[in-house]
Amino acid sequence: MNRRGGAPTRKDVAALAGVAPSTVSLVLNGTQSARVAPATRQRIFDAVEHLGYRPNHVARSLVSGRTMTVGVVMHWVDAPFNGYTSRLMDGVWTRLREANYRLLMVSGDRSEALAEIYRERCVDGLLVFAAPRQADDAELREAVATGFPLVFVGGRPESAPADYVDIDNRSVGRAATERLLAAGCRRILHLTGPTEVNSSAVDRLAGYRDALEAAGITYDPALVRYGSYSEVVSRAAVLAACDEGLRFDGIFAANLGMARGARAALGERGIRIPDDVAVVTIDSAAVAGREEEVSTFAQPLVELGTLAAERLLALIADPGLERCAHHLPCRWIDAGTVAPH
Amino acid sequence: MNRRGGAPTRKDVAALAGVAPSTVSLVLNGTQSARVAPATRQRIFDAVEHLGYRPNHVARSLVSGRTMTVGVVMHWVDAPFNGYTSRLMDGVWTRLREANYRLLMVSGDRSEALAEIYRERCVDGLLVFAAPRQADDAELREAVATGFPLVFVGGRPESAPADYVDIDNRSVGRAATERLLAAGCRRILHLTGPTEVNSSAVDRLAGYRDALEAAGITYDPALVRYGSYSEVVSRAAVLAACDEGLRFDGIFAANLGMARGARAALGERGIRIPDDVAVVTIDSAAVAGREEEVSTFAQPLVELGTLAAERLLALIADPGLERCAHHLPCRWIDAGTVAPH
DNA sequence: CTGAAAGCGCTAACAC
DNA sequence: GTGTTAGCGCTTTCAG
Repeated sequence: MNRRGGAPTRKDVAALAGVAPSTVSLVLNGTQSARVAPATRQRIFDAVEHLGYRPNHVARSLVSGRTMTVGVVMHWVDAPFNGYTSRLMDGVWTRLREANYRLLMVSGDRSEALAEIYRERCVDGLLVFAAPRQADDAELREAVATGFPLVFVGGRPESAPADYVDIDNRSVGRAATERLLAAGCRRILHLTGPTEVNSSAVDRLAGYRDALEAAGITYDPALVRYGSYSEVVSRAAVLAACDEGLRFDGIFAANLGMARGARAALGERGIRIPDDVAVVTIDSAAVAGREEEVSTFAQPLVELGTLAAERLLALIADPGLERCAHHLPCRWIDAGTVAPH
Repeated sequence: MNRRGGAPTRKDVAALAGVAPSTVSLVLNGTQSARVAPATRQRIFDAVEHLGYRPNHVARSLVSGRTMTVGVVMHWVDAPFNGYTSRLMDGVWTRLREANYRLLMVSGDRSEALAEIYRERCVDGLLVFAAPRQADDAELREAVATGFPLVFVGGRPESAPADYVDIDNRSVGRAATERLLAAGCRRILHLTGPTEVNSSAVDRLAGYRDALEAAGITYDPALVRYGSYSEVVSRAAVLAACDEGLRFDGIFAANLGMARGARAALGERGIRIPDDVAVVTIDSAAVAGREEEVSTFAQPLVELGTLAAERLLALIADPGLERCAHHLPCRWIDAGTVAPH
C-alpha cells in the first residue's frame, strides 16, 4: 500500500512483479501484451490480483482524452425522476452498461450544471431529456455547433440540428385522433400539453389538425384546451368546457395525466365514457403489467432510451456522423374508452 | 483554440491574458488570488470569459485526488429506476447539487460495476441503495473496512459496520401491526417481503412479532406468508390462505404492491375491506398528491435520500466520523382500510 | 506580485 | 522483450 487512500498504483504492481511500471501498462492494455514473456505477464497478473489493482480511471481519462462517461441532462426542476424519465433511464442504462460506459446525472435547469460537465470535459457525450423548445444555453448551442456528441430525447429545442430520438408525435397525434374519428366522433376536444414549452405538445396538436383535415372536418379552436400535461389543469379545463355548454363527443388528451383529469371532470358532470364521450391519450409512462386506464398509444420508453444511448455511442465513436431524427412507433392499447358510437 | 476538441486550456487563457499559466490557476482558485495585481486578474477573467474556459475536471481530479463525484449503487437488475429508487434519488440529487457534487450511476448487480468505480477511484464516496442482506462483494467489504465514505440506504448487508439511513423497519412494522390490533384484529396475516434478501423484510416481520407479543397474542407461523414484495406473489398467497380456510381478520402487507395483491385476492373471494378484513401496509412509493389506496405508513423517501447524501458528504469531509444508523419516521395515512371492528 | 518546476497516475512512442 | 521518457492539464510549493 502507499499514500492516497491505500489504492495501489501501477508502480506497486511493478514493484511486486519485479518489472518496470510501463510493462504493467503494456500487459494490462492488451494490444502489445503478446510481446511480453509469458512468465512476466503471469507475475504481473498475479500482482494485480493480489493487490486488487485497477488503473486509476481519472489518470487514464486524462491521457486518453476519453472519460468513458455519458452525461444525462434532465430538464425538470421539480421532479427529475418521474415515470417518464425513469423508464428512459432504464433503457439508456442498459445500453451504456453493455458498452462499458458510465452515466453521470445532470440537472438541466441551470445552465451552470451543463457548463460544468460539458466545458469541464468530464463526459464524452450528452443525452438531453425533454429539452424545452426554447432551450438555448450557450453550452447547448456550442456543443451542437462544435459537433460534440449529443442526442436529444423526447423533445428538442427549436432549430438545433442535432440528433433526436422520440416517438413521432405528429403521426401519433394524428393516429390518436383518427381512432376517435373512426369511432364516429365528430367534435373532438383536444387537451394539449404545454405548447409553449414542449415540441411534443405542438406536434401532437398538429397531428390532431392533420387528422381533422384529412377527415374533412373544420378545425374549431374552441375545441382545443390547454392542459399543460397536468391532471389538475386538465380537469379544470374539461369542467370549464362542460360548464360553457361546449359540445363534444370525444377527447384526445395529450398525455395520461390529462386523460385522468378529463375522466374525473366527466365523472363529476355525469358524462359517461365511452357512451357519451370517447377518450384516447398518449401514455408517457405505460408500465408493463399495469392495466391501462384509458385507451392509449403507449410510448416505447425503454426502447427510446436504448436507442438514444445507442446513437450517442455511435456519435462518440464517429462524431462526423450526419445528424438526424429517429422515431420509434407507439403501441395501441385498447382499454375500452373509445367504442364505436 | 488548440488540439483536443477545441477546448481551451489554462495555457490559452494565459497566452491571451499575457501571463504565466500558473498565474491563471492562482487567480481562478481563489485563495491566493488577492496577491495578483487587480489589472492582471481582470485580464485573466476577461480571457476566461472570452474563451469560455473552465478547468478540465479530469486533470483537476487527478492532482487533487478528489473527483467531486458520488456513486449511487443500485441493486436491482430488472428495474433500477422504480418508484422507490426514483424518489430516493430525488432527495439525493437535491443535496448533492447544493454541495456541487456530481452523481454517477452504478448498477450493483455485478460486483464488476462496483469494482470499476470504487477501485478505479472515480468517486469520492458511495451511496448504496437497498443492498441485499448477503451482499459481500469484495469491493464492498474492502470499502467498508478501509473507511471509504459509504452510506447504505434502505437496506444493508448483515454485519457491515457502515453508515445506514432508513426508516426504522422494526418499529414501523410493530406500529402497523398495532393499528390492526387497535382496530380489534386478533388473527393478523402478515405478508412478508423477501426475508432471505432484504433486511427490511426481516425487520418488519420482527416488528409484527413484537406487536403480537406486547398484546399477549401467540405468534402463529401459519399467519405469516411469503409475499416477496410482489403484487403477484402476494395475491397468490392470500388466495391460497383463503382456500386453505385460514381464518384472519387483518392483513399487514409489508409493502404497497403486496397490499394491492391482497386486495385483489380478497375481492376475488368476496371478502370486504375493512368490514371483514382490515388492511395496512408500509408504502414504499407514496407520492404527494396521489390518494392512498391502503392505509399506510408512508416512508419519507425524498428525505431519506437527502439525509443519506448529507451524511455521505460529512463522511467525505471527515472519513473518521463514527459509523452509525440514522432513522427517519414514517407518516401514518388513513385510507379507510382499517376501521374498528 | 509573478513565473518556474515538480508531480498526480497513466499511456504510448521510443530506446536499449 | 523490457525499461525510459515525454506528456495529458492541472495545483501547488518555491524561487525570483
